[in-house]
Amino acid sequence: MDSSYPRVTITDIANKANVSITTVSRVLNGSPAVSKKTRKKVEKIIEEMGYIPNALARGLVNNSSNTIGLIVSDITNSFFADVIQGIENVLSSYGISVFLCNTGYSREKEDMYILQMLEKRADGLIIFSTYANHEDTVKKAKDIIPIVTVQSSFDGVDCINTTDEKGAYDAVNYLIKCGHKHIAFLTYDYDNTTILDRKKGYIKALEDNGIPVDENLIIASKFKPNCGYHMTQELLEKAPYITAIFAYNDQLALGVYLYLQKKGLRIPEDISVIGYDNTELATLLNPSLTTVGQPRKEMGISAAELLVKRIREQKSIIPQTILLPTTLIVRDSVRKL
Amino acid sequence: MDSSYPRVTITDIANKANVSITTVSRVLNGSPAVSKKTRKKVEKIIEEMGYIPNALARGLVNNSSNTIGLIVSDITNSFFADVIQGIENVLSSYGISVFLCNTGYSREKEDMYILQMLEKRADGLIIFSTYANHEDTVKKAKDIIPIVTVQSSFDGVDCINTTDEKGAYDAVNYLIKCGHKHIAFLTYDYDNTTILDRKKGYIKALEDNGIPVDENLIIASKFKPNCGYHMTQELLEKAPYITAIFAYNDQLALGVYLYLQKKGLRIPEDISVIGYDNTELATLLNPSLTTVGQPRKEMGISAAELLVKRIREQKSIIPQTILLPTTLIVRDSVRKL
DNA sequence: GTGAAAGCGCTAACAC
DNA sequence: GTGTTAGCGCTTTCAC
Repeated sequence: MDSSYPRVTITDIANKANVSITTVSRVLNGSPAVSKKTRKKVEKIIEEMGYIPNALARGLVNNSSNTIGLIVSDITNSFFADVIQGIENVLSSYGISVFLCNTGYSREKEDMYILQMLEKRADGLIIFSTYANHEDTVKKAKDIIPIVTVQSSFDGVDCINTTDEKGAYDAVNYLIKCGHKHIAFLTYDYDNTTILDRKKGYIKALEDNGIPVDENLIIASKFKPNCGYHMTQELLEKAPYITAIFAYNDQLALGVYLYLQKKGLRIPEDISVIGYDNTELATLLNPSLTTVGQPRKEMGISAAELLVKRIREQKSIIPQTILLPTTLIVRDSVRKL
Repeated sequence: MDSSYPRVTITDIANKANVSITTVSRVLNGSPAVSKKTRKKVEKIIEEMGYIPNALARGLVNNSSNTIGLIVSDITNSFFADVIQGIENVLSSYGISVFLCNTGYSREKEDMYILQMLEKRADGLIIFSTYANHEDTVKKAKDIIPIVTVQSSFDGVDCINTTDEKGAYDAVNYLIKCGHKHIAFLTYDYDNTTILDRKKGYIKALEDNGIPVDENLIIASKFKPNCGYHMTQELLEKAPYITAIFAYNDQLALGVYLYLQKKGLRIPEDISVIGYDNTELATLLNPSLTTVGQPRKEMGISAAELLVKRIREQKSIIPQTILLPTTLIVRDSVRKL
């Protein structure tokens, strides 16, 4: 337990400097109410003795740990990694430390972590949860500390999101403008706002263009390795007449590529493909993948900025949702008919 | 500052339960010296009042925060992400929280974070530093708390690494066994053990097979977007006769692919390619990339396990280096001559 | 089996 | 300008 921190305290400094601990504390906190001379003397001793302030003690009296918890479902996901980078950037500039809580999509672990953060007296929480609405624990936490959500929505909680419906709409609309009529949608089978929004966008684009929605063209499955591949297989068995595929994300689009290549179908000559997320993958694929991009780092920045604001403000303000724009990034995977 | 935690304390529990705070503390810590009856009563009230222990106060008296700092140069790098996942898995099972410290390859930020971790009374540190030997701050920290390094080496600090020299050796040796003689090495221009080790392996494989080392075939550059592409260009201008390229990592190998494809050169018919790291990319490329893999998650697990061990042991034990094995993963990017 | 009291390292009234 | 003191929430002797 005791990891042996045989450390110098302000008392030691005070003794050696022949001042009171208050004075040392004042020096440490840059209070103006210290004479230049005393300050110099104390600073010198602090330096000499290698004093390191104890944030635990500080946090205890200040009732603030200068720390926030970051709850993420999968740190391995490059989308998250970019957002996290944005968050980290902002927070480190405020001197706020970040607890990394990787839930691995496990609800129990998410609950465990939220509780842990509460115990560690985190000043706030940023949550990305791919699965939706585990209300209970979050509900408890949000009455205690500010929470900002990214790409998920909880009642009464601030949220940073992207215009996902519009992103999907733009993609599908672009396909339609290119002359495609039989457009499939490969997606995941979860009850999550992001997933729902993209589907809405897909359907709306079709409807707005007078194209009937064909349920056969919507393939939804659970997360699985390589599932884009299998979905494409299923799709082509059901509906070989499609000319374009809109994939929920670039990862799925990759599976589409792999299956089509295997089958000797060419992209975009035989089938056009659009992905979502503008991951590194999109530029790497051959042909390069047309996709929908989000400002990932900015999402992180916004989330962090908003959280800091909430921590500094008093509580009970109206929660807001900040929607960041998506952009259709046209590359080489779509053919004009 | 004060992020308003108007929280229930053990004193509140004690009052309500008509016991002393000592008893509440005992219940909380599962001490056997509490009667079953009292325990039940106290637990009930703890539950009712929604008591959440204050880890700050606990840490202050226990002189241990149950927290470690994770210093990483780039969280966006998928290699790191996998290792971090391993770390997180182990540590969360011990109930240890992890501070995420992303340095963005900045030395100042690394120093800042190490200091911050010392202030927060982290019980230990895991450091991945791509750049080498920032001794001063680390040196200071290692006298205070245990440190485990991943893929970097500091004097007197435990280290988890992979057999990089052997990994590179195996790759190049494989190329030679496939009949290649003019083998280029694309690498980075930094003074880092990993980079050095892979280069050593490249050279040793050539020498062991009686092939003279041709400095023209070694291209080294700083990190840059797309630098694999430019390195290949430079290489082919200097030495168009090469038949194989060994890239420092898969990322660089991707650049090789892109340039060769652009030039109409086929892989592996015209030029064979081997990467390093076995990233997702390797399977995605066409042809799939032969590469050298490391047990990334296991690296994280080992690092975390070792750190926990060091934290629980007393100090001043002999630092060890754990070398995890690399494996050549043969795919389709190498041709037998 | 239970409690009183000291103290972890620090900040913040409040006095001088 | 500086110091005294109380107290943040908890664990831990030491009594009883």
